[in-house]
Amino acid sequence: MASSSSSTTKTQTLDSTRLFLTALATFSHQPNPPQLSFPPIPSTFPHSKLIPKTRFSVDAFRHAGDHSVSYFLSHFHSDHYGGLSPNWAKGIVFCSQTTARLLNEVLKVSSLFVVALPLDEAVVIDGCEVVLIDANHCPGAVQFLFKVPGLNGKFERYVHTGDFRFSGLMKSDPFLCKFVGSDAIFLDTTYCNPKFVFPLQEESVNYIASLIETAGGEYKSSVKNVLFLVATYVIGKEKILLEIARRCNRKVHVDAQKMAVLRVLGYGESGVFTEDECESDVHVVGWNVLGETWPYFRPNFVKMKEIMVEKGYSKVVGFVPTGWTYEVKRNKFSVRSKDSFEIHLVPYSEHSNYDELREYVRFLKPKHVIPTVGLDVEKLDSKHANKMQKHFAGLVDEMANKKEFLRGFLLGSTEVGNNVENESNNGPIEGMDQEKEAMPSDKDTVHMELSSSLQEPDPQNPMVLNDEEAEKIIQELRDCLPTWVTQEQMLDLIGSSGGDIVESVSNFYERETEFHEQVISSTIAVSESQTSSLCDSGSIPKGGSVKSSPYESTDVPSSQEYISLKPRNVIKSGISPGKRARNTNNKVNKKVKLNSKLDSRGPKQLAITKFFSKVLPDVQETPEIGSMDEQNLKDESLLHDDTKSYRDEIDQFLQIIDGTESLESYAATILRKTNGDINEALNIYYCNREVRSGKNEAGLVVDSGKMKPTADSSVEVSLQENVKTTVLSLPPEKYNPTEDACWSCGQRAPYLHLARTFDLLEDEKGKIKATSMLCNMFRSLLALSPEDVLPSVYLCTNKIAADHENVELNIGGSLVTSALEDACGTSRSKIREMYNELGDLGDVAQACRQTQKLLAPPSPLLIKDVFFALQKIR
DNA sequence: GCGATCAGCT
DNA sequence: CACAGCTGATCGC
Repeated sequence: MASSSSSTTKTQTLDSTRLFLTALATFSHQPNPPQLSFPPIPSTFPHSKLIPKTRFSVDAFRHAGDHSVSYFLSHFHSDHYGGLSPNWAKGIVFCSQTTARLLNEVLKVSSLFVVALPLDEAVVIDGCEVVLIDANHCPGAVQFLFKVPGLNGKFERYVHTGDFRFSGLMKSDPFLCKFVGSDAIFLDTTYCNPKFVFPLQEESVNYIASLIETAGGEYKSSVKNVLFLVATYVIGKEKILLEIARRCNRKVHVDAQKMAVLRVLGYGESGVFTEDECESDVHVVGWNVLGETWPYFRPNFVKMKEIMVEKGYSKVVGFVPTGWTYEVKRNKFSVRSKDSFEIHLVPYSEHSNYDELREYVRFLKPKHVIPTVGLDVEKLDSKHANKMQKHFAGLVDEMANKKEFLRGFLLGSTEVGNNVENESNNGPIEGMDQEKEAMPSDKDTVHMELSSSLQEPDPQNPMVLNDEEAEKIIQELRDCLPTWVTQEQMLDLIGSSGGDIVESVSNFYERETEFHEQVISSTIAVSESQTSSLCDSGSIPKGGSVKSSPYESTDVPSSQEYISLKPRNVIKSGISPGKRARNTNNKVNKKVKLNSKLDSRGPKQLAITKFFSKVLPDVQETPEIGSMDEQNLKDESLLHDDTKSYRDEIDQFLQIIDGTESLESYAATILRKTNGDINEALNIYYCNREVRSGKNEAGLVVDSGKMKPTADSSVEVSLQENVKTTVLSLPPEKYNPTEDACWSCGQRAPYLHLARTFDLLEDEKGKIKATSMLCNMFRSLLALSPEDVLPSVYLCTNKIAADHENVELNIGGSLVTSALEDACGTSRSKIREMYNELGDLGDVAQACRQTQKLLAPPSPLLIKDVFFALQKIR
């Protein structure tokens, strides 16, 4: 292990093997063990914790072994340092100064094995440059920036975020800026789902501090009145305490154990914290003292009373700074209270939210995103990781990936795709890529493919291919191109590339990319002119909506503010804050439930499929809700008998959701649905209540059966009856392209045809099934309106939203509006007017249909219209 | 018998 | 679904 000294003179250069051997010798009082070579890294090693082409692992102490002595720890939380213990002697732990102190003093890890690295300073470890930058998580938490020597003097760059909360300041970090376009980013995907809604930390801190200020006034130790309890864990969320102390001008009481940790963190002498209970009425308590937080919050008023009595107060106000909260109400965070006890659930997250994650990825434009948090990241990574990665489709460096994809093709591998792991053998350290189950013929294959695909075609005579060759090439192309590409198109590609497969695929993706980029850029231009604020989750919408929001006791912005920054509410600009708020209330969670992916294009576009699925009968959208509603109405009389056994669950459910008897039958219905499983029921409830609550301003859940105008539902029913929406999912042999299509031969194909397919695809997980549906879709087009095939292909290939790749058309608001004009036969100004009134395009469409006494579906948009409209906005 | 891991609880 | 972490039971070398 030669420690290659870097070209820079000043940088500290470390050799973990040498460090380790020295430490081990001291630790075990033995002469240096003869450790000359490392065994291969086990194939079971989670790749989300391994930096490619190195023996560096991050937060992977449970997986420690002989294969490495270089371990990195991002921060001091047990789920990350798990595996470390006082006897740790398996390698060197690199971490921040603060984390190092915590390891030594709290976890009692021998300092021999801990190497503290400075922040914002490059060091070279085993030939790789490493920089630690702040992660905005807990004290001492860092992100690691790795620069790994690669081929021909180039470096591969990797960002490992550890746990982090994105901050706009990161964009101007000089070290991080050098990692734009990294090979991969290992991302803290804890809240990588739009359903987790939480505000800026400042807002939450503000909320708490304001409440203490107003409710508690200045603290005087003589008057024991209101006791404030703040739930925290060992490390983390200190900012809240510091801010309370600063804003409310008082100390914060902590127990000796917490104080010890705080001293390590350097807050010991700050005067902010005290171990003397009498010095403060703000006391820090353990995480679950005020109630259990998972899977949903259940207050523990009994415990609160004990504490109140014990400490001699007459009222207790508790704060639980939870990672997120389901219930972000109009103007305040969720409060539970009983007698003289109050518990405020304050969303306070030290992880990035969905928008922040996307913003970070958008900023870094890495070639790959590797989720580090989530179910099974360690095991079945591909499935989960893919799902996560889709959230960042369009933000990653697609072009680089395509090149890599092509390179993989060139090398004869069809699965290069998202594989970041070592594919070649050229890292600074030898023998690193045993990870893939040894494929002895691997290298041979590479050379063979190289020669066959590059040298075989005769440049003079490109088109002379016998059938067998042609068939072979088409088959290979089929493997490389998306499934919807027709044989004809493939022949076309082959023809224009002189029979060169690589060229064909390359051309294909270049064209696609070009098309995609043009569409995207024009769409952005269109929607930016219509939108007040994009992307920046921290910004406040212009137009004074903060001030005019019905905000009461504190100056924390309404929860609407951060919800309203989410997509969907983009089309309007001159919309009043009230409308805006209501719209968000009604729609955001619906979107979340239906497909979280909708967000992922950012707040720039609407998906036309969604638009259609709202206008058209909507069979798949909310099957659970639909059927529940029916049941709820029909089975009203059965309710009491049927649900007796769930009596307790219903009560508990109602208590948890803060509900009244009016919700009882709904609760019963959900619980019956879930066989009494409260967790599941709550999940359903929280996912759906915004949908169900319809126009209800207060956000209360009311039986939607009673809310919906009857006319509305009857329209839906009648439409549902006379439209066969699922024929496309028939197996290919049963689907009749001419008879099962929704239009007839010679006519131009309606967009409805695509929209239905997209809708079906949305819920279809099986690839084969999905392919067959698309196939059916194209068969009808080919049979009835061949001229619509090409536009359809383009409409299908346009990448729209994460999880909707090649599935959903994503276009700007103005196009949707024109679509509406066509579909509803009304004017743009009328639509705008109605939009302002109703707050949602879907509602507008509904209304249009009602004013037209719509008995038939709206006149379908034709595929060509959509396609041309799309071209127009280029 | 020990440490690592897990279920359950706070 | 997945904010942290402790404890005691269980697994496994």
